[in-house]
Amino acid sequence: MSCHTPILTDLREHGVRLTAQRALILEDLYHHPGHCTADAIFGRVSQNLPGLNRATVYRTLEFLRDAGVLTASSGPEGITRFELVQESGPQHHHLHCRGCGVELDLEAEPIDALKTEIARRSGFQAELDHLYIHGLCAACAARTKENRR
Amino acid sequence: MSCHTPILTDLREHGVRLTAQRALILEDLYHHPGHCTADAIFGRVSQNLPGLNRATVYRTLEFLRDAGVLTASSGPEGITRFELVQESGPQHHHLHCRGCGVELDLEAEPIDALKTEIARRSGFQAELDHLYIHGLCAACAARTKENRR
DNA sequence: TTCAGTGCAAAACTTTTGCAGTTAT
DNA sequence: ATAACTGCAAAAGTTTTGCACTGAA
Repeated sequence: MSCHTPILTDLREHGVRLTAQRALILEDLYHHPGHCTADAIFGRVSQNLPGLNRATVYRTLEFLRDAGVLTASSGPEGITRFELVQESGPQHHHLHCRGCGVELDLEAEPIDALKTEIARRSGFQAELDHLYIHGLCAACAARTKENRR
Repeated sequence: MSCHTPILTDLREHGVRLTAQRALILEDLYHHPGHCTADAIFGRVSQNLPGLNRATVYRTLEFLRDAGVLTASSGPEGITRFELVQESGPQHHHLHCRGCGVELDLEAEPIDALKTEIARRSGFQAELDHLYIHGLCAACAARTKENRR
């Protein structure tokens, strides 16, 4: 019994069919809550479902995104990454250093404050649920400052 | 006399060669301060420089990014977008509605506050100079709320 | 039965790379 | 002269699409 079952049964009442591909892809997303690439999902799920096609993965992800189950965003190298929409509890975000590649965590609070501020100004509902923020970590920033070219 | 000339002459002292391709690409970036795709730059610049190759555009953009002249980020559809680094004055950001596609402006101030807060917490220097934020505009958010599937 | 969903193959699209020729210095 | 740069062509990698077949309802 997985926690994602309600989502699919819910969709089923709207003419959507429950297939093994969709169930496994959704389950995989639950087991990997971070930002997943389509390729990573394909690699993992096809172990349990040989013969799975990449096109199916892309179509399923698009379908789930349209259904509001997950969101798509752009990771470090311009590759689309997917994550489940989690409506409850505080999330976290990632700080990715382009100097040394290290990845730090950032609490949800400052981003939530930003979301609130944007909504207050223009009514825009920003989808900033699981960000990748690029920049320089403290160490690399200090190193760059002294190695001024 | 364009305002980008100092940049190239500056680089020239470090063994970098000034070519027509680089000058025109840089000039184009100055004339289009927003987020530009490599393809858009190629399309515009090749009108003034027939025979220009896409590979040259990509190599030039990579070169300019390494030189700190511009930054790369991921736009709406996972396509890399480039923009000049502007060290002075308040910038603005974009809110992109995935419902109707409309693009709104967001002042720099709330993002700057976020940057400051991130730096305060972890010393991380976030590069959030010209963001594309995805979400739903007020109208589409309201429409989604009533058309609950 | 029926139509939504899948697999397959091919294409579209962005970006990178090797190499030979060109050109700024 | 020489090393940096460009153009060309080909490839790599991600994502999309058309079509016939399959399978959930």
